[in-house]
Amino acid sequence: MSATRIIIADDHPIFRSGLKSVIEKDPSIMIVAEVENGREALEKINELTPDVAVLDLDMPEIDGFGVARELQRSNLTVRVIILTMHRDETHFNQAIDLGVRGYVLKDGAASEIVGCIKAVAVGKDYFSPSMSSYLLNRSRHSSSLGMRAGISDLTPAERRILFLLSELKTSKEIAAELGVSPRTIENHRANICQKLDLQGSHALVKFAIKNKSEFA
Amino acid sequence: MSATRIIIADDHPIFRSGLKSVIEKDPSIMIVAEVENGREALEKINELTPDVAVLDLDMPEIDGFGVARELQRSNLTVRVIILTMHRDETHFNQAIDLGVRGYVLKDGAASEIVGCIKAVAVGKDYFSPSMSSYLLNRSRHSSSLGMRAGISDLTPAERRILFLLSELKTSKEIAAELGVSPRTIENHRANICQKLDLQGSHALVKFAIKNKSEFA
DNA sequence: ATAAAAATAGGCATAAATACCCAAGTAAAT
DNA sequence: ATTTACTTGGGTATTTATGCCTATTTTTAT
Repeated sequence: MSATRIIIADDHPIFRSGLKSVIEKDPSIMIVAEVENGREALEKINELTPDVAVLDLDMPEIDGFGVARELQRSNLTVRVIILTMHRDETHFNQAIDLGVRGYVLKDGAASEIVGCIKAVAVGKDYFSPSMSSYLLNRSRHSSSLGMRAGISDLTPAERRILFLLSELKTSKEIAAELGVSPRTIENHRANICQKLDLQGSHALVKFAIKNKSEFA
Repeated sequence: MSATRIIIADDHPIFRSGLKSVIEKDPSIMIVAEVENGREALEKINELTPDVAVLDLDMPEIDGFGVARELQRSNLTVRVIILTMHRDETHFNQAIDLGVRGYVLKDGAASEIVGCIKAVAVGKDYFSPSMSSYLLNRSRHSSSLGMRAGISDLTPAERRILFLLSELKTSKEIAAELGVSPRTIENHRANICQKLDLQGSHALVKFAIKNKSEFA
C-alpha cells in the first residue's frame, strides 16, 4: 500500500517544522506540501489532490473553517483534520458541521496527530479525547426536549451587541456606535438574557467576557 | 569558541520538536536539555548551568514568569529568553521587570528565535520587533512627572478586592466572602478608583478584567 | 399575500456601581 | 506619643443593568 499523501497548513513556521519532523518519522505518511495560509492551502489541494489536509484554524487570508467550507462545496475527496489550540465547544461544533474528520489539539502529544492522520486516512474519524464530551452534548442537544439555547440561536444584531459588550461597552455607548436608541440595546440585552437563560447582576456582561472567544 | 548551551522549556511537544529542529541547524547552539514544565526547568538549569534558557510562559506547575523570578533570586548566571504567543504589553512588561534578556513571539519566523539566542548569548538583548513600541512606553512611563499611580500603590485589602472583582463578583458577594459590610467594599472600590484615576460606569470592573494578569 | 421573525422604541420597577461626602478604630512608623 | 496609613462603616445621589411588560416597523419566509 502506498503512503498517505498529506498537506500541512499552519502559519507558525516553528510549529510547522515541529509537525513536519514528527510526521516524517512515520514512513506511511508523506508530506506533499506545506503552506502558511488558507489561500495557498486551497491552491495546493487543487493541484496535488492529497488524501488528507491538516489545517490550523487561525491562518491569514482564509482561516481553517474557510478552507473546510470550500472543500465541502467542491467535489474533492480530501479529508480534513483540524489542528488547533481552540478547545471550546463552539469551535469544535463548527468544525464538525463543516464535515471535518479529525480535530486535534495542538498541546496534545506528538503521537496524537500522527494517530489522527492514520485513522482518517483509512476512513475513520478521530477527535482529541478532551473534545469527546462535546460529541455527547451534540447528540443530546438535538434530541433533548429542554434544548436550552446557545450562542448560535442569537440573531445577528444580538451577536453584534454581545461582541460589543465583551469589549466592556455600556448600552449607551453601543447605541451611539450603532446609531440607535439606548432602549433598543437594552431590549436586545433583555432578549439575549432570556435566550441564554441568564439572570442576576451584570450576568450578560459576565457571559460576554467569559465566552468572548466564541464569537469574536 | 565553544557552542552556546541552552535549555528549552515548553509544554507543547510538537512545537518543542519544531524548535529543536530549527535550532539544531545552527552548529553554534547546543540544546543540553528539553523540559515540559517550570519545575523541571529549574531542576535542569541548576544541574546543567546552561548559558541561555528559552522559556514558554504558559506551562504547568510553574509558569515562565515563575521560573524567571526564581532565577532572578538565585545567583545563577543563566540568561532568560521568553518565547510566547502573548503579544500584549502587560505580559511583555512583566517579563522585562523580571530581567529577561529576550522576548520572542511564537508566530514569528523560525530564524527569529535563533537570532535571539545568538544575540543573548553574547550579552545583547533581543525583543521581537512588534514588541519594541512597548519599550518606548516604558521609558516614557518612568520619566514622566505625572507618575500616575499603579497597581503597586494599592493596599493589600484593595488588591484582594480588585482580584475578586476581576472574577466578576459584586460588592455584596465580596462582602459576604470577606465577612464585612458591603459598604466597606464600596468604599474600597471608591478609593481604588481614585488612586487609579478611574471614572465612568463600571470603570473599576473594566480595569480589573483588563489587568487581571497583573495581580492574579 | 400572509405569517413569522427581527429590529426598533418606550414605561416602570429593583439592584448594583459610581461619585461625592464623613467618621471611628487599629496598626505601623517616627 | 503622635502622626500616618489602613480598614471599617454610614449617608445620599446619579448612572447603569436587569426584569417584565407593550407596540410599531421592517425584513424574511412560505
